[in-house]
Amino acid sequence: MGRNKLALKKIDNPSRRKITYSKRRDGIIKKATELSVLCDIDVGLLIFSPNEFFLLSYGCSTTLCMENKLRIEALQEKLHEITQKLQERQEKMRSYNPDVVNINSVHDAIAHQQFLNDAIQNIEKLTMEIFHEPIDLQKSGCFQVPPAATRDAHLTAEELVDGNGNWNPPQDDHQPKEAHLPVSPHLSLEYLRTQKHWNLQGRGQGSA
Amino acid sequence: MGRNKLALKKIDNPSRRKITYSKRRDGIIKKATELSVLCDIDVGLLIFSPNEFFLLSYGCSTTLCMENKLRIEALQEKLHEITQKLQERQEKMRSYNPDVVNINSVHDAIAHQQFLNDAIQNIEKLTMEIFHEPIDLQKSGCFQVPPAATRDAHLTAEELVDGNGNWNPPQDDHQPKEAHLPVSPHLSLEYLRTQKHWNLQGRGQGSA
DNA sequence: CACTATTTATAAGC
DNA sequence: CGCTTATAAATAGTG
Repeated sequence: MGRNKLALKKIDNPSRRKITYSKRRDGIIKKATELSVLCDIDVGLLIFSPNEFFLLSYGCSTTLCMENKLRIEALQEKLHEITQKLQERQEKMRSYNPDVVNINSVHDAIAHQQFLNDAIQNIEKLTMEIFHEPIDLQKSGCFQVPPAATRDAHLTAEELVDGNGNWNPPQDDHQPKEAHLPVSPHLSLEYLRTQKHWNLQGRGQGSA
Repeated sequence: MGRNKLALKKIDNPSRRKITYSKRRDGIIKKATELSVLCDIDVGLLIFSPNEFFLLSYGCSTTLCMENKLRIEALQEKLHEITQKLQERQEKMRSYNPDVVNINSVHDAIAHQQFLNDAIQNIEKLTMEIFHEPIDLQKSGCFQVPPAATRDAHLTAEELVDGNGNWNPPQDDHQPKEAHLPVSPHLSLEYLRTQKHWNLQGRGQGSA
């Protein structure tokens, strides 16, 4: 366009390229807006300027990307948190059933036995509270556990974190019938609809 | 353009709107391509046709969205998996240290005592294997636990799942010095760069 | 879809 | 950058 035709290749002259960039950027923004309004559809436009900036967002796409990013961060945080819990629990389990390799000293073994002993005292205390008499395991065909001094040892099980947390995971299933095959990459409007905020987003601009 | 000027509002006539859509869609695709090539930048264009289709992808944005979507799914799966493990462990913990409210019958109490007894046998077996003699807890100021018949009860602790798995979580920290303030919404190229596959993606098209 | 008559976008130049 | 102008492109309406 203009005084003469441009070859479809990178403009070598940087200042000239920048000028062309500005003009065409504005042009395509206008085009995208018009397309969206005239045809009543969602249009997403992302432009990254030569100077490393996210420059413009039109339509849903940026919002979508942002939400996904935030969602990922939250999920990873949750995963980290729950992994911590799992690890703690793992430690406790080891106290109950130490692996052979982890008992390397008499001290360790004593500690483990003490731990188990406490557990037994704990359950005996509980059963006494409920039934007001010790339970004889031998009567039940079990091994006898001698009554031990009551201690108020308590190891309350931690509350389980809801794995899904407050998340509503994205539903990307069931394409609607009237939808033909989405051709290119797998990103259906159906999926996007489950996201929120379809408002147009203002345009931002990075300085160069 | 054309024979007469079009008001910037939704085209009411559906067939006419569809025609305009097709023409302008192709136009903006061309514009996006040109902008990308001429100015050597990434341009993402997402168009959703009136018929519920993702229609076109140009540049990185779709790839980015897809990857984020996949990442989210994988994270959720991992979270679910690890939550399961946590729950299992929770159950075992309850066997060792049942809460009062959970012991509602003699049968329950017996089961729990049996469980603990097995655990004790297990650790005794282990200590015997290592030290070749039972440990006297009384000598250590602990309560005596009577030796019990050795059983091969075993509750191996489950291997801990690496919380981060194979993920390289997106690093969106430290902006490089030469980058100016990202203006509009929070989505910096720096972040995007940590994603992969910046290849242009072919255009896809849904029939209407 | 192909064909114009027009409107738009924009390359150069200030 | 913004303004101007000549020219290339896009496209609304039509057959």
